[in-house]
Amino acid sequence: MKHYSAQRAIILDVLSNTKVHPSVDMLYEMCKKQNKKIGKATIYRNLQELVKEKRVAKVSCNFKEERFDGDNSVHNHKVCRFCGKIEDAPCSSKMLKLISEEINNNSYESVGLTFYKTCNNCKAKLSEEVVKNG
Amino acid sequence: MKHYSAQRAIILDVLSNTKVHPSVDMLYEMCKKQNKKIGKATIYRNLQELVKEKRVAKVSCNFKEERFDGDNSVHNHKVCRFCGKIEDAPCSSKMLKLISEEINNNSYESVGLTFYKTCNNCKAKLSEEVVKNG
DNA sequence: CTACGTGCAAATACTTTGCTGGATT
DNA sequence: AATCCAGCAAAGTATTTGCACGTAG
Repeated sequence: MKHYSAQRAIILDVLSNTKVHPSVDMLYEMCKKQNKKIGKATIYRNLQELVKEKRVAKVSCNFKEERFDGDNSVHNHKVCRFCGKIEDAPCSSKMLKLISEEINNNSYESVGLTFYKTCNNCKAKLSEEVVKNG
Repeated sequence: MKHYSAQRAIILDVLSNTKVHPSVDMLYEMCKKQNKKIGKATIYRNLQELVKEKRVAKVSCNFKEERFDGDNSVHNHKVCRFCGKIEDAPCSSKMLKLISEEINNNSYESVGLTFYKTCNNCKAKLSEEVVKNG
């Protein structure tokens, strides 16, 4: 049984092979680099579907553009407030258990636990600016 | 000592007296209802400042518009994926403790724990639609 | 031949910015 | 008089939608 259109398969493939939690634009560029031509509208439309069928997760990141994750299992993220770099954050089994309990007890549909920080790159940049601008 | 401009004070006041975690538009309407005239750009600009000084928190909600919370203490939210209704979610002290530990151990700057669901209103509407459209 | 899904471009939605003028000190 | 901040409108960015075409079944 064939589920996915060619374009949707490309998107899924790119998403499965990256850890950067890309935005639509990032996905667009990543596809281009692989010589897979695809329009942005297509990416938008397919992501909507993929999120609906829980094959892909939106990352709760409070960033200007939406960010997506090919891994829709329960796990945490850390997000740089400045550049938007997103990484998975380790999660103790205790915490996972508590979260799962919450989900089950309240029939929540999904969860996002996100830690916000300033990544090292941005920290360096910010202190440079202080030096320059006083 | 007077910290806040008149407009900023209005925004803070409205935010402190609501539980709806309003968007900029909602704030705009709420101010109007109180006969406090204020431009949207002003709301945007002041909220930026208030978030920077951690007097107000952005809610991690994956919703189209940003949503704001006058309470910036660590607590959870539940968000309806359809209408965007946001409420505080109860949080066990165990969970709070684990989250605080994470924050301290990794010097995170803030945290958002959000549960996504379909609120009862939207559930009702959605099943009506199924009846109508088959 | 039909149905579906793509890609472009236009439209919409959300947010930021430039500028002028009024208020505050 | 100088500074700060508000409000409007214009610009900018992100996302959605309409439509015509191509392709797969």
